[in-house]
Amino acid sequence: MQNERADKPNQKVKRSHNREQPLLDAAAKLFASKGYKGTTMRDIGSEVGMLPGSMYYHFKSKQEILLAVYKQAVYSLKTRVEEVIAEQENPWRRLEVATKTHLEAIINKNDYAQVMTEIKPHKAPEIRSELTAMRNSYEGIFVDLINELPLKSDVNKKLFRLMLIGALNSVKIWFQPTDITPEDIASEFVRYLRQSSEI
Amino acid sequence: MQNERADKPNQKVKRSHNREQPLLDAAAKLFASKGYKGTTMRDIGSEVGMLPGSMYYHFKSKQEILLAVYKQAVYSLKTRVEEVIAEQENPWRRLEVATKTHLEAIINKNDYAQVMTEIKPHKAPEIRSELTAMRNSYEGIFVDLINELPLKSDVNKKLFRLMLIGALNSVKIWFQPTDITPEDIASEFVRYLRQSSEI
DNA sequence: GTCTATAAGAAGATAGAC
DNA sequence: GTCTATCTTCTTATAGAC
Repeated sequence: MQNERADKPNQKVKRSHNREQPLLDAAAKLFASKGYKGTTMRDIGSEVGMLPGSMYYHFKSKQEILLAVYKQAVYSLKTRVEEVIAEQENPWRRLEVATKTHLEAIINKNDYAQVMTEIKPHKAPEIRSELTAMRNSYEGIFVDLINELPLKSDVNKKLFRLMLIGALNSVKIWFQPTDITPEDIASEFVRYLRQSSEI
Repeated sequence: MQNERADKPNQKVKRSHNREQPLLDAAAKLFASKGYKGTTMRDIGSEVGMLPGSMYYHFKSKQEILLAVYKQAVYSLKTRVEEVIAEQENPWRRLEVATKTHLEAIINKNDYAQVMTEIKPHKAPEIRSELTAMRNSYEGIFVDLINELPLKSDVNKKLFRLMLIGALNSVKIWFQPTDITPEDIASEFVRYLRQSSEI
């Protein structure tokens, strides 16, 4: 597997292929663990063996990298959640699997999901509104799922959603894999909400 | 009000009094709004009209400032919450007023409370364990409050507490004063938990 | 596409005058 | 206690060779 194409023996493997994806992966990893401000362009470059100057061929600024990471995070998590809810009919079950999938993403090594949930838009003021719009586009899934539920008429749906999402996004702070599974947490959280709000 | 003491007319007002408290207030304000890494020593100094070099007379490093802010945040919020729960007998009511007080702190201009809930210990690795210990000391109040509750035997108390605190600390992200009051939010959150877990 | 080299500025922190 | 001046290091970003 030294060469992908025998007719170009002297060319490096993976020559002009996307170096952008590895860069974004490295950025996502570092943003997730050290924060946006706490990560330098040098950090990102050295993760993929590239010098700082070279990265500016691919992205014109650090903010643009964050934007690209966010975009990918929203796209892939949204897609994944939509897949799992499509397999369910019962509205409470749909909310539960969406919750479980969201939790799995932020708990299991999914750096992109962590960036989306942990790095708040105001950390990069110049692109703040774009980041916020992307977040809202993801949270829209939960708005829809909650609208489907058979709820008592006095339930405040917005508060319901924000309590759930707030609780979810704080899970990574304390989660220990030996304690409990994402599935257990999802079913408990949804049960709490269900038993006090279902018709 | 130009001089506090007429016998020392040439001395500046507020001469050698504590400049530390104004410095901490400025730091709390900036840490709360721009984050720890996003705030510079120069930012803090200029808030109180002091040049960067001068601050090192009062605090030997930026980390020490964060530590002092955290310490004051924990002390004052803990004291305040303990006061309000002491006035209540009913365990659910005690949890509710603690929740309300916590919410008021993070919503209403209390920069210290925001620093404690928003700046995660790992942002300052060298003092991480001290910050974590302080947080835990505060959250201990909620551990106790939840232990007092008459709960069904199958309720996971840790999950109960973390769901509540996670939801609380995320409130400041979306809260709009016209929507709803901290008191309303507290009573709703506690009601959700109560109706599905009370004996 | 990646390198070298470097600009241009900002950061935390210190030394010593006042 | 605060200022001036400065050290040292690190930052994002650019220019141009290869």
